[in-house]
Amino acid sequence: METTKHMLHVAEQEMLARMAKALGHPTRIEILLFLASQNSCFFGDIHDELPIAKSTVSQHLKELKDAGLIQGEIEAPKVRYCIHKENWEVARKLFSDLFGLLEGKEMNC
Amino acid sequence: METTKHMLHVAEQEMLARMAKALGHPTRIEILLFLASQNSCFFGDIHDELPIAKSTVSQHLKELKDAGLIQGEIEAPKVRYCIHKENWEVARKLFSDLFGLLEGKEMNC
DNA sequence: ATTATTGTTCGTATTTTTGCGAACAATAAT
DNA sequence: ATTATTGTTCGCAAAAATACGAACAATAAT
Repeated sequence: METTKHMLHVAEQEMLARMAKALGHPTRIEILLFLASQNSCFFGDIHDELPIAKSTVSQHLKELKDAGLIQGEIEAPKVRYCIHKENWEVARKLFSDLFGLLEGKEMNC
Repeated sequence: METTKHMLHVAEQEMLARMAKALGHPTRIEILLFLASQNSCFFGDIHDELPIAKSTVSQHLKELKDAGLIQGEIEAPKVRYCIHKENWEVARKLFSDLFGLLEGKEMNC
């Protein structure tokens, strides 16, 4: 029996959907791009970049954190956020696997 | 001036968010994986794979189509769906660029 | 012409998401 | 002790997403 290269299991499919969902908002994409460009930064820095209420920023950060894409640590009285490097790699692989599925395939439409 | 490798413009950020949002549901991930494994198939085949009402399947397909990830053509009285290869490559690149942002970067947290 | 097959669209209900300001909590500074 | 700074959480409202069955449209088959 020949195993396929990708074979996304159900748990992986769900994590993929979970992460994709977190990425599915322009503001959150913007936050991630900003974090990636900064390595790390405080909540206030992120808030300053965005034209929305701080409570809303906090919510978006919470979603990204719950999806595992970022992490935040208290550095009182501030909070330092940054991309969660390990999970970032996990995400990278999941999306790479997904979009690699058509690698060298013939589509008849 | 040195341009960065990635530099996701606003329009690209929005497309990325749009596509990610479409990917952000387990059922739609399942549909895409199925389509990728089949090259193409009819609506009924997709519906048979899923434990949900056909109207719901139709909705999910519409979202994937609106996001540009799949295409559907009438082959009366059936409808043949398949992954939209060009846009699939676009998506592949967008996600690859996003997750490649940390390439060789030092994170201080 | 009727009937069967195949999907989409409509109407509706429920849940989730998004966004805001106010209130709150925790620490730092005075 | 008070006050200032920094973010989170709460409560609410509006919008969007999810899901279903019924009704519909379009073609195929009889």
